[in-house]
Amino acid sequence: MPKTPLQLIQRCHSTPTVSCSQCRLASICLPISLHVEDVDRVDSIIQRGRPLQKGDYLYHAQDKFHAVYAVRSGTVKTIASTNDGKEQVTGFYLPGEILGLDGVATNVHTNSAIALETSAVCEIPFDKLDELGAHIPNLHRHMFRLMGREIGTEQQLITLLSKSNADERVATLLLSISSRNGRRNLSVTSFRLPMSRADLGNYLGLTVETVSRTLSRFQKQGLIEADKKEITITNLDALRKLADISLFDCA
Amino acid sequence: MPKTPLQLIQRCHSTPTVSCSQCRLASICLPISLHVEDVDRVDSIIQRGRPLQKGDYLYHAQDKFHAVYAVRSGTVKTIASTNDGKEQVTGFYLPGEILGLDGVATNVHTNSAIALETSAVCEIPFDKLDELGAHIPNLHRHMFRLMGREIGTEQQLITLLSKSNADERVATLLLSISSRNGRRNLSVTSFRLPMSRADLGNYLGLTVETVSRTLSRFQKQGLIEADKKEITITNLDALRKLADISLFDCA
DNA sequence: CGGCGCCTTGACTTGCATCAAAAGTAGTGG
DNA sequence: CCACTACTTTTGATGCAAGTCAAGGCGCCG
Repeated sequence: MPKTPLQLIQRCHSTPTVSCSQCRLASICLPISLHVEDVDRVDSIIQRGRPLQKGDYLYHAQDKFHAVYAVRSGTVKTIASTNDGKEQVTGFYLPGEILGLDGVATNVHTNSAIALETSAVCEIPFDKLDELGAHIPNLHRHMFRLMGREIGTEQQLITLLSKSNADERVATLLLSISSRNGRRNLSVTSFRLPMSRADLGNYLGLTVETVSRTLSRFQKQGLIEADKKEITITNLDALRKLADISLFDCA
Repeated sequence: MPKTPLQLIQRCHSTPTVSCSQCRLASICLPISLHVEDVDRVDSIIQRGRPLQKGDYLYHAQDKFHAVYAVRSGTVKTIASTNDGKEQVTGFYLPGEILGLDGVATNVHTNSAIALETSAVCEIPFDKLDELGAHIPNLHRHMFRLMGREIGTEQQLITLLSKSNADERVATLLLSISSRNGRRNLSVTSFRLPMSRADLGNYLGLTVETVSRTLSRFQKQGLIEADKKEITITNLDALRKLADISLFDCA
């Protein structure tokens, strides 16, 4: 069976030996403003572990915080548990994106991170990153920006949860995945949703049934084609009109 | 008419001349880990403006980001506007708390900040704070922690909006205000809600009517006494049981 | 082939929104 | 000081979007 371009790319990113300077995702994950030699210095502190299998934990809530993680391939979700046993999916992280910034405040992770499929991540020890910041002027700036982006993304989710109906929520999430694929030069109209309907609903504050119904309706209305997790957006403009865009554009 | 202790404290904090090392709120707003001389250096870059009147904007969305702000007295809310005209209240900031960290990511504020009552703030220029960080080892750490705390608070709000009913939301907010008052050594059982029912509902993803009804019911159930904005919690344990605590404890 | 997850679809219920109106409160100016 | 307006809060009546409960289908894997 021949490999699709997507699979080739993913295999490429999973290769544990590729350095930051050679990584196709560096423009997303690393600051553009770093000099070549600085990239190499960052590179030198990064640990590249073996891939995570679906369902594997990258870290658990209550674990001591010592590193942030860049997704190299696959997808990772983060979840927060309330003390009455409910779980909230707090984010989905695609290749090139950074997770683990919860925990900066208290030095303990408040979320757990779980691979949604076979995934590879780069581990970036936070204290070493901090030290390195003393010698690379833009690095602290970049880290602030990363955290700021997380804050912005979360505020958009808050607005979505607080003010939008099911249609707007689902449409917004589809467009978010779409545009984040675009940043990695993948198709914005045709992609695979890496998460289950249950995770999707959990993230969006909806039940599985509502997510399913909404997607079915979108399909009937000719906005998308959905075959299990494979999504094709057939009417991008209409979907954009449904979602309150401006949300998640740069997530 | 004699001044209540609360009024005296607030007057004290509004005094534009009080330095960080003399400020009662320093333990909340500044890192405990800073040395005395470092506090003075931070103090030297802080601008103290004249008080904001109710309704005054501290900054507008789209304003260039150049500073963060510490609330000295009063209360400030932040709001994000969606491009279809809706507004989302993204946070309430009480004395000692820091706002304005949106904007770090893009150097442009994404929220607007508005005084809910007569308020005084300290303006802390961000680039100077960043520079100072090169000489004060713990300062960057502290800034990371501040942003991390913001991320944590937002995740708790996300969980609240996504998983809780009206009772839990309102109860949680009351407890949040209560415990934040406690940090300032004010009463945890008796306080004034600085925001309108509309702002409260907006923040919690509820309508004004629902907030009002919920508070009325809490009162009938003997959980609180509510006289306009003056709230007295008469059954703290029951309220805690209603809310899923763990949320907002350290907000 | 059977069991187990995940997804979809239908029927019914419900918590909160919406609509409406009145009462309370604050602000303003004569 | 009161009259006037404008806003905020409360309370009631009604409707609806999404949740709940239930059943069946599909793909996957041992």
